[in-house]
Amino acid sequence: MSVGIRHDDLRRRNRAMVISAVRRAGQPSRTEIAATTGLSHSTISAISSDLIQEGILTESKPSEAASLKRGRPQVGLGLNPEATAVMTVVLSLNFLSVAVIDYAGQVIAEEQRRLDTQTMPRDELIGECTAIVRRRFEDPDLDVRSVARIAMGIQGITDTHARAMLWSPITSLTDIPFADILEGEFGIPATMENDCNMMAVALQWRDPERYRDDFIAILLSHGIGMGLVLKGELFTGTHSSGGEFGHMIHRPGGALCRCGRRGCVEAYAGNYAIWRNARMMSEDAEPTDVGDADMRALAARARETDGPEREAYRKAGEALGFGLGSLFALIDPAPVAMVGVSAAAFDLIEPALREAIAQTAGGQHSKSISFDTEPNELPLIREGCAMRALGFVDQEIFAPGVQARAGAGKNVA
Amino acid sequence: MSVGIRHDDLRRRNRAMVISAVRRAGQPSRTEIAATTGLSHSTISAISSDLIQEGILTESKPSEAASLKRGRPQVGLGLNPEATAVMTVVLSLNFLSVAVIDYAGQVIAEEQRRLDTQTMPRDELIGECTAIVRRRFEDPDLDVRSVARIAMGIQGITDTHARAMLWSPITSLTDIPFADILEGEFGIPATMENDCNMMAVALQWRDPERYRDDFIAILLSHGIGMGLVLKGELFTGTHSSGGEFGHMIHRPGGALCRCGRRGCVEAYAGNYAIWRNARMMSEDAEPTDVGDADMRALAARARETDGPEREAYRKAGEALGFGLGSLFALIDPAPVAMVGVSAAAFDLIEPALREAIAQTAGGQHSKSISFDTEPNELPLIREGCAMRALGFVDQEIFAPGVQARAGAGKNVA
DNA sequence: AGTATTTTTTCGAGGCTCGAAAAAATAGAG
DNA sequence: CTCTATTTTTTCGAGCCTCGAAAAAATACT
Repeated sequence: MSVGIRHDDLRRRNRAMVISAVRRAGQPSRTEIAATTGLSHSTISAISSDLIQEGILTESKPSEAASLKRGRPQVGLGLNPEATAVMTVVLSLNFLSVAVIDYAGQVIAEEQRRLDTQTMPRDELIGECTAIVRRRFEDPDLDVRSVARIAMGIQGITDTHARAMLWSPITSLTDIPFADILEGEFGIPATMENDCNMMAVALQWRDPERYRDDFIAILLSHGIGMGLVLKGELFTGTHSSGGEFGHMIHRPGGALCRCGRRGCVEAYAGNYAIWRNARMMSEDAEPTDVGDADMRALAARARETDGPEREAYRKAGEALGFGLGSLFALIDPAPVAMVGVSAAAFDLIEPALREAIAQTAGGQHSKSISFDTEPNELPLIREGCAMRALGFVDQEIFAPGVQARAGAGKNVA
Repeated sequence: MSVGIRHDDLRRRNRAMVISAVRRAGQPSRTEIAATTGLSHSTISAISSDLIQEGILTESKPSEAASLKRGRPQVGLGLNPEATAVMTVVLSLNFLSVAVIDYAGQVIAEEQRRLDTQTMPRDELIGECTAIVRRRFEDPDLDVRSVARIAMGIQGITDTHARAMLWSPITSLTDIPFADILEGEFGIPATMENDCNMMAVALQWRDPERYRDDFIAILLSHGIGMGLVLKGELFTGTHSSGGEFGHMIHRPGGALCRCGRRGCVEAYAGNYAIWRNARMMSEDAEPTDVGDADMRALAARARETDGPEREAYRKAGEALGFGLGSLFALIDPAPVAMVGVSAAAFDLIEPALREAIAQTAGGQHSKSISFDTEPNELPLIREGCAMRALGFVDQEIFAPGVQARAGAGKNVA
């Protein structure tokens, strides 16, 4: 059962609250923070003075438009970029990229690299990942000790504890404990995150107005994935990660899915499925990789003439619609962001999708459901990993922070 | 965003923690509470002394087996039954029942009543509900002022805020704001709860070992409903309540469902659907009410001979299996309790159900998923309502408790 | 009757937040 | 150019709350 609140938890939580308020708001004044957190001015003053002394926050004098007002001008508080840094590692099909991000969220170094993930043996794949990270650590321009955490993102299934990649479409390898590997190699905490979850995290930061409490990010790419945010928090299953939205059953016994089962949503809406249908191949045809350029060409053809290509997208829309409908039968409708190559063809998908949703229990609100599209998933995944890692750092800097508040026994003027 | 923790919240939360520890454990000693909550002995001592003075808890001297140990015997703490009471109102098909439950959870009065819910006009239905509650209030044996809260349970859809019945299979009436009606009539807080959710709540109390953090309660009755507990908390959608599990699409364009759509799980697994298939009626045949006795007879016949009856249960199992499979694609597998008349025929349903699950993404763990059955849903719903209401009371008694802790400035010996 | 053992209470110390008041920093008025 | 109004931030004392240690209480064993 949940545990009682100790006296010292109080400060810790309120410190966290202040940090998160600053991260969200950008350059809030102490007064603003007091307003959003509901804590008193005195408390905010005390906490932020601590955080500044510890080098976590910095004061940034002029907030420009402040000069319009009468009284004492507000002092903006910002995250100190030098407080610490995090590293992101994103492994996608034939592509590996790392970035170093300072505490304020700015990219300060990056490296990208092509490699053949599909044929690479286990040791080599792991070796490439650790090597690219090591190169960042050995960068003379970078203060190595300042990197506090690594977040790695990958397409596929990860375990709930964000420790290992269990399965991924980009390689035939399974069960690689990347988090443990990176931690062992570099001695700093690491997590292994699912790509769609990171897309959702990134959307929450990009547009907090729209993507706040409940929303869905769906990856329309070779495979179909989903990141789900409920009540403002990433929702992962109880055991493994990443709602396996793409493998909900659309038609029992239906088309062959990459996962080996039949009738999954993905077997109708994944790139390979759309390709298969557009080429009028059998639904049992072995899934093949289709390049992004080919998919774009396919979409163009579907827009031009009402042939099998258009029908393929219609089928994809139908499958996605029934999947979403089933989802909306369990959780209520929420805004949806479509991400990935096929999101660029969402105009072809949407009509059938909406029609399908309207036939389901979630359909009552089908009109009110709104869709966004974002054709490029990689930047989102990187951003999500960065924010994820920074979020962890926020939570960890204040935890030992209570002890770390050495010296400064009393606030000195 | 979430709000900072004030200093006085601390006591309030820890009081709540103590109360909930006592409600869960039955007769825990102060030492036990300290262990489960993680708070210090001094704190528990102070809080429980407050709670006893306020009449919320009582000391109950001998804990019997305690005499085996050496030192000072433990003093059990229990909920004071007289602290307050709650009332439950359960409205089901042609049946209305109320009960008064003391703070310790014992039923101290009840009344049940048959009525024709299906044809009853709106005013009359509401009138019957308020009248039966009023009769309890007018009971001379009962201290009226002690009833602190009403929880009403109903089959069907309720709004997220637990205020109104939006739709129910037991009546053609819709959108009855029962919570507001009861509050207006009797001046005490009331909520309108969904039956399946209450079943889940009750299971959590009946068998906390098995039904702790994540589990599912499925109602197999005329309709199909679901109550879902995730991370120890009732999971309701974001807008309306009660995952509409029964109306997930099993076969697009398939059998006619009571809801008017086609292919829902319920259109294969609801009592009327099983009946329809067993009688080899059309899948488009209008849903009809089937009595419990008829359903039991049908199950008996299905067990005897391998005819259309057995096939009907097989189809029900298949639909439920695919529904559960889709569910398990989103949240990971969890124990399932089957409740309601058809749960008594679960032996007929289970084989096809497991086979279907095995074909879905959740199927990897299909072997490990375990099912319980409970043919009688009404007692569960009543129990759930009672615990729900008491839970609210627990949360409300401590909130004003901080102010209400009048007099007793210091702990007196 | 005395000792060991376990539970519960008491007591002082240390922290934290709060409200009120003071201090700081600026724009506008005369 | 000085004074006043206004707004933000800090300071200070008060009031709670939790904690650890020690004391008190209550029983079983010797």
